[in-house]
Formats: sequence, structure tokens, C-alpha cells
Amino acid sequence: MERMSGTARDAEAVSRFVETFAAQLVEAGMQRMAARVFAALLSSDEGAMSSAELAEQLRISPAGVSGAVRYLSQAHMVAREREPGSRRERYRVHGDQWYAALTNRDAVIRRWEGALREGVESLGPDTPAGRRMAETLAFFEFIEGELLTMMERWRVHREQLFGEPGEPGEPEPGEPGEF
Amino acid sequence: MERMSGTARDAEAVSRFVETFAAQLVEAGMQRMAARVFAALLSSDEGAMSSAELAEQLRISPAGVSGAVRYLSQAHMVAREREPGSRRERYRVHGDQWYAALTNRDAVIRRWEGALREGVESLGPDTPAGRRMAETLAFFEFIEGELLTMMERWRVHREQLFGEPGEPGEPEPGEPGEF
DNA sequence: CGCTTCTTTCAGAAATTTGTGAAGTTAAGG
DNA sequence: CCTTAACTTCACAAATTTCTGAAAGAAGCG
Repeated sequence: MERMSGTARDAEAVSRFVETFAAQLVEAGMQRMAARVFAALLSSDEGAMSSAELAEQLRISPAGVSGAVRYLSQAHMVAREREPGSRRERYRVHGDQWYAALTNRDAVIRRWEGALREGVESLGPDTPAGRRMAETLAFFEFIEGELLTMMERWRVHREQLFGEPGEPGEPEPGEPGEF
Repeated sequence: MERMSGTARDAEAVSRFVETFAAQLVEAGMQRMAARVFAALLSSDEGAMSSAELAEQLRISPAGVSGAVRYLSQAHMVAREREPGSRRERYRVHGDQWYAALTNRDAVIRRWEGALREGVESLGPDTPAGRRMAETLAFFEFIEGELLTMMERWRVHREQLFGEPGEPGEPEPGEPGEF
């Protein structure tokens, strides 16, 4: 089932995966370009690509790459690194990517909680609507706590499966946090 | 801090909450109309409104309500019910709404897993890229399992907080599952 | 220091998404 | 059955988003 000479990757197969996986991410709410860039990085052997490589493989303009990368790095899903002594930048998915994505989800939830607290207060905690919102709020607070312990369990589980402890990589409280 | 006569709700305050909360949902990827309808239902005292009421409060056309409700009910976030002996339909947020929403998230994850499995296979499980994807896959499988037990813990937690056990409400494996 | 190479920003074209009016469909009530 | 109230679907207009080319902005390297 080996294709090509065994050394070169089957560009066709890579591309097919990139597009199907990206499509799923888009359907879940991610921007198209960002999804494609992310999928491409994920399926690259190095786990990192330069702007030019991305532009070529995905057939998009450098500007498009730039925008996608800005989105992804705000969501902490890729890291940018400079090849030492070169103007060329590389974008990398690191092992912590999903941890970071979920941490960001957490930021989103926190904003929801803020809105809900205001709602409870302005509608009155003793009205039926207020009680319903208070319950919703409680649910999110619960989830928030769970996320934390869940990621801890993942770290453990991961080591069991793969041995290596993932790179440390500071999760940082993080920006807006869209995705 | 009571406003109005105490019986009528402060329409202004409700509207303000609806719009701010909806805005947060939109930012997290939900369609605008769906978010507004959902927020309106959440902040209604009954937890249910008719199409006409929604159209009036949100100043949108019946067609808009129809579209939003279709989205929400596919995502299992609202239930539709018929007032017996009337052509009027009511849309209701039930206690299980978040459970349902997360169940749906689960469906999304399953689709991601499918794409990833194909990716691992077509790129080769022994290539660096293949290994990276396999790890991602493992992460999602882990999350999938966690979601299940998490919701169980929520049920328990919820009863502690509020006493009442939420309505049963069949979660159903569910359709596409956008949100 | 200026040249060259890469990246980002910006204004606008293109494509997609969203929301509406109007016609169509379903079902209650006479 | 026919009427009428309510919801849905559909085609299109409007708004928004996405992507690009061009120009401006950094940063290595001579």
C-alpha cells in the first residue's frame, strides 16, 4: 500500500485529508482558511510549514496565509517561530494545541457566565426566568471546573499511551478566544 | 430594585440581556437569529414562546423565526410543542438543553474522529504526521468518554444544588449537529 | 545604509450567508 | 368541505464575510 517511491509523500492523499478535515472544522464554526491551514500543518511531517509552503500547497495568497495564521495563533492553536538567521517564519502545531484550544473555550464560557450573571441580576433571581438562568450559570461553572481536571487527566492518560510528556508550552490566559 | 408594577417584566431589561447574551453566542459560532431566539426563550418566564411572540419581541419576520427554530431544534436546544386544539406552536427550552447541546458536540467530535482515522490510514500510521494525527485522535476519544461521565456528574451536582431532577427528555443520537 | 526577501496591512472584488416578502402547505373549526 | 389561521418554503435583495493584489513595513545581509 506504499505509494510513490516511499520517500515522497503522496501529495494527493495529503490534500484529500486536509480538505476533508478542514471541512469538518468549518462545519463546526471555524473560518475556512484557518481550518485549511491548520489541517495542512497537522498533516505535515514536520508539524511546521513556512508561509510560502502553505500558500503553495493550499493555493492561496500570502495574505490569506497571514490572516489564517493570525486567527490560529490568537486561538493558541499554532505557534510562530523564526528560522534563525532568515526572514522566513515557520508556523507550528505543537503538542499542546488541543489543550490550548480548550483553554480558550474556557475563556468563551467565562464571557457567557458574565452575560448570564447580569441577566440573573437584571431579571431578578426570584423570577422563573432568573432561576432558569441561574441554573444555566451553575451548569457553566460546573463545566469550567471539569475542564480543568479533565485536562489533567488527559496528561496522565497521554503519558500512559505515548510515554513522552508533551512539551510544556505556557497555556496563557489568552485573548478573546474565538474558537 | 423592583421595576414596573412588579407584575409586568421590564421589557427593556429583558431585551438588553437577550441581545448581549445572543451576541456572545454568535461570537462563539452560532447563527445570529438562532442565538437571539434562544436567548429570548431562555429569558422568558415560561421558558416557552409562540412564533408570533418571538417575531414581535425580536422584530423579525415569521420566516426568520421558522429558520432559527429549525436550527435550534436540530441542535436539540429547543423543543416544539403544540398547544392542544390550536394551530399555534410553542417553542420551549427544557432543562436538558445543555445536556443536549453537549451531546451534539459529541456528534461533531465523532465526525472529526472519522476524518482523522482516514488521515492516519492514508498517510501511514508510522509516519511522523500519522503519529501526530493518531495522538489527536486519541485525545478526542478521551474527550468523548469524559463528556459522558461529566454529564453524569452534572446530574448529581444539579440535584444537590436545586433538588429537582430535570425532566427526562430523550437525548437521541441526533442529526448533523452543528453547534 | 541600502538592497532584498519575506510578511503584514488595506481597499475593494467576489462569494457566501442572512433575512424578507410572497406564495404554498397543513390542519382546526365551522 | 370550505375557510382561515398558522407555519414553512422559496427566490431574491441586502449585508457580511472572505480572499486577493498592491503597497507598505520589518529584518537579514552585503
